[in-house]
Amino acid sequence: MAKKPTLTEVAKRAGVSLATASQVLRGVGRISEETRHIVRRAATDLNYIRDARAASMRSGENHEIGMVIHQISNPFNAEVISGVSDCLEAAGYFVSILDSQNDPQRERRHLSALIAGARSGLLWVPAEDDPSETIDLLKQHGIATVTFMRLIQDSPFDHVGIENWQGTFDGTSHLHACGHRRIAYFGGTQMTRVRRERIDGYLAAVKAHGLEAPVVWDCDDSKIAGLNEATTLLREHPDVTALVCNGDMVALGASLALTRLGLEPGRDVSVIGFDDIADAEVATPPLTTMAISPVALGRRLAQTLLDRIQHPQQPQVMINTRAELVVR
Amino acid sequence: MAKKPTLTEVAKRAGVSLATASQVLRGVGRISEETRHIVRRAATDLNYIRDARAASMRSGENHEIGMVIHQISNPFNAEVISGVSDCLEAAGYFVSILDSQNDPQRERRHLSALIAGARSGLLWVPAEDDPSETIDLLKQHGIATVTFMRLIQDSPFDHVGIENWQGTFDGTSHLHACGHRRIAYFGGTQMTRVRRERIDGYLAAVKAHGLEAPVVWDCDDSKIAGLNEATTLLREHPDVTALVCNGDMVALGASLALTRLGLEPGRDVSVIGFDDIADAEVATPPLTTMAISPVALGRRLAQTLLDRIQHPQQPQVMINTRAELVVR
DNA sequence: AAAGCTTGGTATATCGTTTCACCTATTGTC
DNA sequence: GACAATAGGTGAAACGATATACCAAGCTTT
Repeated sequence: MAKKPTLTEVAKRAGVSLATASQVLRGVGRISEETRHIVRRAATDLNYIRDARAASMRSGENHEIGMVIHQISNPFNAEVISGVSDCLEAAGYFVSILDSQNDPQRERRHLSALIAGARSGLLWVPAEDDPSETIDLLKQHGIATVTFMRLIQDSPFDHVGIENWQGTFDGTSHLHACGHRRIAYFGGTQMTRVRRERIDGYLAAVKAHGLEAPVVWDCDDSKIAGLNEATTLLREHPDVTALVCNGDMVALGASLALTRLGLEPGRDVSVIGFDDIADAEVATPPLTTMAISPVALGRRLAQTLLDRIQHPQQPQVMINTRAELVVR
Repeated sequence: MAKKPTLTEVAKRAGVSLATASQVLRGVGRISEETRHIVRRAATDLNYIRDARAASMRSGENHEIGMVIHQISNPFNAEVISGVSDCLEAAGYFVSILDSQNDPQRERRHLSALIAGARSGLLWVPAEDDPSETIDLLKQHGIATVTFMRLIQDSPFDHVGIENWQGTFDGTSHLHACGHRRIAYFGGTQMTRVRRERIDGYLAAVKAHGLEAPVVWDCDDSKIAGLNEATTLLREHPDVTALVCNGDMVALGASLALTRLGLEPGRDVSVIGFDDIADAEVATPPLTTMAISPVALGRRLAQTLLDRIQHPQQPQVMINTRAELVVR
């Protein structure tokens, strides 16, 4: 195992100065074609790879992004992440993704670590109830930041969000139009801002259409939990004929529960999801959902950050994506 | 937006030398309790966060890992990744994940970029047919590397793999024991080493049990492709009563196809998967599969790398995980 | 032919840390 | 009281690149 070759060694081998070698390999400065050739040759001979740490230290620029999200393994998030890394990779960036598990302490640690790691941009899904301390930290270190999903109060950062209220309002209205009169809200446990908005949209629709008293049923955001909880929900509220779900995962779980109960999803009891994850389309039966295309959302998120990095002085950007009803 | 505070400023504010401040914040050296206190105070007052780039440059150590995998969004890989980041995060490491899309060119670019980014360790799922050039590059730069899934010829690196041959052999044997006589191999397109081994295990079992001439049917590794291709397969080979699948995704797709054809998976036609992704358990019907627990595998993978980083001189490590039949 | 460009290149400071040799009091030892 | 040992701390050289100012030679220009 040889040691990593340095630029100094390349320069020596090429018989030029350090500065010249640097310029050649970066393709800047005025160096004759002949010299460029010699330097490049020396570099490939030595298998030289520039140390980005050193370059970054001096130049103040680098291509590292950090992301802090509340649960990596959640399929919705996984699809967002896929879109993000797609976009960032194409732009020549690295992204390090950390899981906050919705814990403000971990979140804070992660963000600090990313600042320490000199990331030039941050993608952040804040845990709720953020201490403004954390915001100050980010501001003080002047790091380009875009929040996602959860908008923080008086945020100074760019934000990419979802029209939660509109989504569940439309979804609930759709179920009403299909003839349902007793519609429950299903899924989620913590009262995050996102869930608050979705439930509000649902409640508003319930009220607007003069429907019966609504049920809001807590449930962890996973297929297995959805399966179990939906079974209980339907046992305790036999008159419920439709579920507006907090996400596709619980919706798929609920759909499964129906099948196992001998009910036909979409006829006996209707289920409507939120997100449109990849599985929604190929499930049996396919899931009707409020679609926001997580992969595309991830791309837009990443792009927003890249824009911010390129134009630090640009006014704050706020993007909100509508959820479109996809009937299946 | 203030500028990032530096250690020099902390030292100045604390009225001590740069060296002292550095020692205090790292918790090394002999500094009086009083001075330590003052320095720490100054650091928090300024919201100081050490620049890991600079520290890493000087000390030669850092906590950054790189990972190159052939498809991030594939659910099996996603679960492995989840296990990996879990383990690395707990150990205080960052991991940047790049998608090679099975393209050796991209792979090479990514690996170079990760070396440039001074990662102290690499997790790598090699695209097939690797030029030894790439291996040399990694060796020359002396970077701790663990390959995953696909073992490369004469590999000098640690490896975490799967007992593919044994897996499909056992799976096929199980189907035979259940009374099936006409069993097809379903899934995969490229003849990677992994697929080669799985098919060989299948063929060996077919032969060992004196079964009828086998069918190997290509299919992209996704649920939707599995759905379509399985339909075609069963139309063209109506006598097939069981499928040994290349992975859980195609298996789930195939299972879906059966349901849509009015067949009952597990009774009319049996399907056996490979991997045991999270969905296998909660699918309808649940999927019988050769389980390797991708999340746990990811953790073991990460742990292997951490061990290698800590003990660079340790002899080469080769881990192979057996696939355990899970009947559902 | 002196002044001014242009071309091709170099010397050196610098980024923010860590490391290491060294220094100065103070205390301990005989 | 001389000498070593120890506690507490400092100065300056790295690490590997980039940025900036500057230089020497050869051409133009007037």
